[in-house]
Amino acid sequence: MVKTAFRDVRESMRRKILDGEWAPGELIPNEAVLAEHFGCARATVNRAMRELADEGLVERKRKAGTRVRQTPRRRAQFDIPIVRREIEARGQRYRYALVERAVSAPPDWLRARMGLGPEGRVIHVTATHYADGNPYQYEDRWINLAELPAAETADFTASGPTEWLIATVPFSDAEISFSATAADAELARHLGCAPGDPLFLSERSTWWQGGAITYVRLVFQRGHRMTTRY
Amino acid sequence: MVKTAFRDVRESMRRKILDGEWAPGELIPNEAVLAEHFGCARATVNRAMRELADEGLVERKRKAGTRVRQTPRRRAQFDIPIVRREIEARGQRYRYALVERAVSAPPDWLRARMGLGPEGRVIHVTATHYADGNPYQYEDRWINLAELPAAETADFTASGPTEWLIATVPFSDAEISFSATAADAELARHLGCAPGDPLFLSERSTWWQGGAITYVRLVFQRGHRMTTRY
DNA sequence: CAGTGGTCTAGACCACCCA
DNA sequence: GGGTGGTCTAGACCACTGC
Repeated sequence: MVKTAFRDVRESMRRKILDGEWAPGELIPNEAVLAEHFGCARATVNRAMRELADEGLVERKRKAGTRVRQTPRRRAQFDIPIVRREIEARGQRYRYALVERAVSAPPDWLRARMGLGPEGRVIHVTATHYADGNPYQYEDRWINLAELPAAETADFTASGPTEWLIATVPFSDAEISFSATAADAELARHLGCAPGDPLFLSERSTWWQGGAITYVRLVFQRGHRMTTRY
Repeated sequence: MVKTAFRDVRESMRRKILDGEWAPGELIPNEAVLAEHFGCARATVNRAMRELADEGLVERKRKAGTRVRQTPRRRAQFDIPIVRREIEARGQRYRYALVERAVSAPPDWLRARMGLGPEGRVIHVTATHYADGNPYQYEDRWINLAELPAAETADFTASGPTEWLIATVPFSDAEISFSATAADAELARHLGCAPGDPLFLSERSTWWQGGAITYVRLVFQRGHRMTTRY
């Protein structure tokens, strides 16, 4: 086993908080005192406490000391899956089908969204992702050719733009949002649902080294749920 | 300024990865070498590297060393807001209105969802949250009276069950999920939208010390978006 | 001003796990 | 078996900030 002193200390402190021994708002003994209490070095207490602070359970300030948060911060964390892996991880067969691909000038709403200038061209790719033969997700993607000229010659017939981007752009910042929309005629056709059906969707804008790379709208089959624990 | 050696080292390493100097899949020099390279202690490199690993940018294994991830793990993190604060943070006026409150035996679907036995009672509270006078969120909450008998005498007329729970239960584990649904007649009435409108919703089940505490369904006004960066 | 947390160091031990 | 990361320690310096 790896040494676990800091975990033990952390969990021990967590218990004191959860059990109310250290009440919300209360000042916790300082690191030196705790180190002696737990029979370890101050650095060990520091690491344990830092993790509790990262979690949002306590709040630390120099001189003022460490306090139990009145309201523990609540955060949820999601893994953003690649649709192929998401489907295959559930033991289903993945299939990809390109719907359309076109190069054009960016529409106004996209220029606003990605912060593009009036010049420039984008490639627009739409595709459907299937799980066991059933439509699972409809992808509507725009790629900024000014930043990624190679996208113009990329082949999106066999695999999707997501996988091409992942292989091409090593890493990126992104803004992601989730919402609900009603299926229009086109979505209904591609997803095999009824027009008007409520659909869960995810939108993502991605930047790399300050430049806008891509915007994608992923609409899921009706009934889709995104779940996590925290 | 606080000392920033580990941050400098971390960002320096991040750049090497983002710029491709350390390519995906590639083995990174070991900690001892890096410590010498950066002119710092190995512990400093270790902390920097550990944070990159937490981020999902690199993968570490004893003996095998540290590698740049082929596909950086993509994670999104959301703060789960308390609706009152969410609204007030946007400078809008918050108003709460209790719709109904009733004590009963748990319906079957709830028993399944929360893992409740056939015995026991639950309190069911529905309420609407308003921003600047407009319906913002409809809350449909169930609280397990076996775990939280005090809920039966709690007053939910002035403020919502969420705030009562936060003040009562110090901390908890939760499972949260997001999806889309169509407004039924009741939702349409409470949210002031049309029946059939696509609505974004969040569901959360909460446990405390192994016991199921509460299940809540929060349905947002149409057009709602949940956004984050990563 | 002085107490507290934030950080760094040099050294050490060892669990893990690939070769 | 041996190299690598994981962790701990004891000590140190200091930025920050409440008093």
